[in-house]
Amino acid sequence: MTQRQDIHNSEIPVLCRSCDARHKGICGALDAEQLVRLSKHTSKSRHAPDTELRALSEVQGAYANILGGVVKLTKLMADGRQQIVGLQFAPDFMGRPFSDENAVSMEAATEVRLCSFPKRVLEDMLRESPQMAQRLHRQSLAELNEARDWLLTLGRKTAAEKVASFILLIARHIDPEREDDGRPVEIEFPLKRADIADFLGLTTETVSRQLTHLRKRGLILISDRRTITIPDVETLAQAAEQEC
Amino acid sequence: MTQRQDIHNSEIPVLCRSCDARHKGICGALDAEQLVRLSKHTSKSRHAPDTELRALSEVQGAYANILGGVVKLTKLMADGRQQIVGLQFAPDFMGRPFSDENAVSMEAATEVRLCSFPKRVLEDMLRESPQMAQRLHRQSLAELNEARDWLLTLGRKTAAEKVASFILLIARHIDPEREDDGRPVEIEFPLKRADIADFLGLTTETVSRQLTHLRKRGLILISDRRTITIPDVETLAQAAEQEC
DNA sequence: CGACGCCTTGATCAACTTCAAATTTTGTGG
DNA sequence: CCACAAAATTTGAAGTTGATCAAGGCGTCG
Repeated sequence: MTQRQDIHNSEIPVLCRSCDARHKGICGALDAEQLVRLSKHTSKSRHAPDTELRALSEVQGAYANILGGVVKLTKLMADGRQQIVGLQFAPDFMGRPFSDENAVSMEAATEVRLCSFPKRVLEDMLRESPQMAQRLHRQSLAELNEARDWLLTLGRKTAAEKVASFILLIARHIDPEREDDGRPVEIEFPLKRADIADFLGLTTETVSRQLTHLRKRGLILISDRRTITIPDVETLAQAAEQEC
Repeated sequence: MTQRQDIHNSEIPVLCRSCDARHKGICGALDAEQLVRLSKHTSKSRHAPDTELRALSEVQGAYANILGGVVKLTKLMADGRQQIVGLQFAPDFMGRPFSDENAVSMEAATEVRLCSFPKRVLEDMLRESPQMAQRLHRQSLAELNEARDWLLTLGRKTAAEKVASFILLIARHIDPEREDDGRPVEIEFPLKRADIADFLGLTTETVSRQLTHLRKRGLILISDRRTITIPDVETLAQAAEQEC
């Protein structure tokens, strides 16, 4: 009955078949043979929310692709003040081949699924595939763009604008393909209030207040604490750029 | 009298002989032959403070190395609020080969000297020199680290801590080699108060007040408006991390 | 059910902004 | 070199925003 016809596709490791990283992530630069080679050393893992993921890269000496979930990159001051300096979504790559890590800690925001490989194997592959290296560079530049966008948000926006900006950021990341057709968008926050506050440089109280404020203005609907609906993205985008 | 002995060195273009970019910048990845080839198309230029440098990359279709001076990367909101999202020093590279630019404008903070080349020439060179590409990637990662450090500063530090952090940032960049030997450091601000405010997400008034506050606490001496001395870097570093 | 974590709401307070004005610096032309 | 105008910086007083402190509600998991 089932015949082996799709020889070409059958060369792709089972692990990778349904993986986003093979298309949009760094593995997109690899051919079937390389994928097979890499996949021989990969392992998948699951991590509960609020788990520190640094152990992964330092102890295990590994890099990883994010298969699902959201990872927060945080910085901590001596006295406990904390700032989230970045969020990573599937199929982002985690780690910095050939380069010193920065002092950020990586923590699962939601449940996180990873596909990780030993540093050596990936670095070898990077040396032979300039394309893969270029993808990595592209991701770094995208992260730099996001960080700089966020500098404007933290430095110059009001609390209300910050919260609106955050909602839009999440909306964009959860469904990057989606074009704005004017219809409502429902999104689920990958972060709890305290995390949102750490991301926006605010307190949880202020985040909460601004969310209810946006709700009362009709800019968002709050179904569940984690689930909100944006009736009109354009209007919210205006609120994110300038308070009325 | 003067004999031609140093054949090896004489192959290096005059333009490049004293250029920092040949050592610490991206040109460090090139051999003499490549330097010659690239230098055939390069041109040096000077730009007065507060000059927009974007014209350079878009109109002229060029990339550039910074030979001297400081460039500020800024973002502007519709209503005029502004945020400096990065500073670049010699011998940083300006531009983004093979990748879309981000919406930042580049402006000379001090007088700026540039060494610029047509996009095509540099991109060709990048394709043949993975080493050069890697240097570029390294610079991107360094910029990402700086942006993230700054996110913590903007999001979580007090005005006094922000100003102290800024002073330390400048001190580090003006003389990266220098180790902290406990002796006083004199630095010259490449930015005026309004720029510092735009960098720190504050107002000029607050910057001014915090500077005098730091002076009264003995953490800095203000000789000229642009020139200050740090008696003890370590003490200032403490003030940048936690207010006492 | 009860305890805990998470979120919301209210009242007060401090930090930073805003507005206003004085002061210093810089540039320009006579 | 001086006078004057424009720009940059400093200083002061009043006003706002968001933080802090405090309490209560909601939902989940044992």
